[in-house]
Amino acid sequence: MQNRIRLEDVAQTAGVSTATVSRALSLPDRVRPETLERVRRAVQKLGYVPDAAGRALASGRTKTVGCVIPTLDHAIFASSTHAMQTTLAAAGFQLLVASHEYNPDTELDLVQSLQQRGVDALVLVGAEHHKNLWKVVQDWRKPTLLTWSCDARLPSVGFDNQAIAALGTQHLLDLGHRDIGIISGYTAHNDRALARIEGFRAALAQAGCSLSKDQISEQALKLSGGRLGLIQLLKAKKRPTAILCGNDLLAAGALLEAQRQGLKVPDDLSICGIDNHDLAAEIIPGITTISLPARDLGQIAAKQILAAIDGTPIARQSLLPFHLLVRGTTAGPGGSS
Amino acid sequence: MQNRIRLEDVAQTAGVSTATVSRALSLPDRVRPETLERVRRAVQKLGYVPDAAGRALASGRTKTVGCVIPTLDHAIFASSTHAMQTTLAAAGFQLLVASHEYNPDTELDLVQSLQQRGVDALVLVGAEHHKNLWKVVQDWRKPTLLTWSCDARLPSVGFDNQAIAALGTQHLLDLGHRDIGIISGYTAHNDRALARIEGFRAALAQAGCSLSKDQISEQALKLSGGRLGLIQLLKAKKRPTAILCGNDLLAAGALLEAQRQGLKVPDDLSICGIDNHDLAAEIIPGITTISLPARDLGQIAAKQILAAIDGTPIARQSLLPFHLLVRGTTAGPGGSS
DNA sequence: TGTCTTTATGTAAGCGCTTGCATTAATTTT
DNA sequence: AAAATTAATGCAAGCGCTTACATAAAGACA
Repeated sequence: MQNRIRLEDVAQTAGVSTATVSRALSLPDRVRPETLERVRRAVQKLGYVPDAAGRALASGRTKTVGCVIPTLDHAIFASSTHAMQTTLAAAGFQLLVASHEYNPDTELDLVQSLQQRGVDALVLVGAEHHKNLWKVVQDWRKPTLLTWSCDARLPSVGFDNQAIAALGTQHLLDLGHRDIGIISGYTAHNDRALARIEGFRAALAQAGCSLSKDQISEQALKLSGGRLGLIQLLKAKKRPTAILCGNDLLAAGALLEAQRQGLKVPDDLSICGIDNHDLAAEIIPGITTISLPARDLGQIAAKQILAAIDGTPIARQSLLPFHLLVRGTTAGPGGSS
Repeated sequence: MQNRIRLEDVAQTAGVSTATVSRALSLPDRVRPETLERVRRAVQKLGYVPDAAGRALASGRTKTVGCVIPTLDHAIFASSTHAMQTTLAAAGFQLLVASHEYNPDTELDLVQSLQQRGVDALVLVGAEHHKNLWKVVQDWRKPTLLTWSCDARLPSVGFDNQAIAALGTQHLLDLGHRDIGIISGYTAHNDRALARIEGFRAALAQAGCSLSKDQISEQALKLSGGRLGLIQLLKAKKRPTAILCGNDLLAAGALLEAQRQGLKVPDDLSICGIDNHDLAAEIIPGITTISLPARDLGQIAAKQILAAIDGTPIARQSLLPFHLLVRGTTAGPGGSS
């Protein structure tokens, strides 16, 4: 029932000063091997575990990175976040994850809370945030990294979301489709979704296609969203022959709904997703999609953050590559090639 | 470029002592309303943000709960974790999430790292852990809660995983199946998976059915695992007419593979999942599954943890209810019933 | 009106650790 | 062998906050 073991206890047992123990623990080369060994033994014997609060207070560093994501519930964030965690852990840093479910107020709270907590750096998702967030992040003079989107206001590692959507759209256009709809995630507080719609719009415009309101459906980013989106789009005056979806979950939902309605995919309707989610590969037919290297993104973000913490200057903007993955849900209108 | 604003700066601006500011912030009722207002204004004016390290060091509390989960990548953990986060946030606590990808060593590291970090309580998943973990948790004299499984060694809130599997198995037995296979997650370091196999085995035994090795397939908990599992099970000497799956992702994967092979589900093969994942409801046909209230679990766990932090004694074991959700993937063998 | 409570605030001692500087020991140089 | 370096350690001052305890102000009571 003894009290917590402190650095001082270790120092006493080892017969050295607390300064030496501290150094033995964090700068082993600044300590004579023999002393080091004595300290090691004392630590072992007492089962000493350093107190992060004390350390943080004294040193001003926490070996901790905060990560604020929209939701834990999307595989794509899960995999990039996990890659980040792994990479950071290898460097002795811990990742603190928090999600805000697309609520900018909550996001701001989380950011401040992590800042209070003394994280050494912060990773955010996307470029759309509470208007106060930018200042809060600016005033805090530690590294902050944007991911998934890029924005000139902060170092970012992400994708050109417009280009992603344009690539998918172009694929559909190339197949001969002219009546194309899009099922997007809600654009409120989600710049990725917005940019993708923009890319879609731009690609259509370039091909000389008009775009009316009823070709766009905003839905929750889940299977049922895809289902509802398709139902809505099929009501359009000019019924679409192809659909671009904001992610693969939407695409899968749309695909299932099409099947439910007896539409043949891709003959009666082409569907293109984004993300290359597991499901896109497994469902029948396989969903044509834009593959995004989420894992790489996490890893690169982690490396950038570590560099930034280290004081190394980092690239302001890194855009990651992506590519089209043609599977079974896209073909020409009427089933032609 | 000024230095960080400290409590003392606020005290000065407000013309009171640091003690008063501290109280104004954490025990507002112990301060005269007028003073409170002065402090509030000073905080506002200076943009003061308390430093968690200092606070933690002085008070010994961090208003923080650590949560160590196997993976961020399963919707079911995502939703329970998010429910926890929300509930804790409402009480002013922050949740720190870390995942170990089913590696017990990593898990132990994370636990210790969170303990060092001074979390006020810890939430773990499952009952199978590194052998040292139990002692580490015991020696730390703060609340620790087990979730998803129950174990006598620690307070737990979870499910009777054996009973869950037994319920699914019984459903298949009741439909008349006698040759039933199971596709399970890997049982190494996963007591939930193990318990579910056990429940499956027990239900079969009670019905007088034998169980041989080739009726069990352990797979990664994802769609492709379900696919591979089905392929494997179909090679069994006695080809199964029904399959129980460790979760809905496995079930969906198995369903897709069955369709790929031209098997009619449920006529040629019944499939029952566990979790009631989104996909189970949306895929065609809908997957019969055991619905688990993951969200409730998160919320209840959070409440228990808060109570425990508060010093309120809490139930050692809370088992949550679950129920069978019959959809389109189960029927009698040969399509009867 | 003077004494006894109660309430609001201030004083100051840490919480456990790191780190600049001072000191001493070991090593090299001349 | 003495002086000049360099390496290893100790000393002690905080880091920013909370919280007994002491004190002062206000209210209650007789």
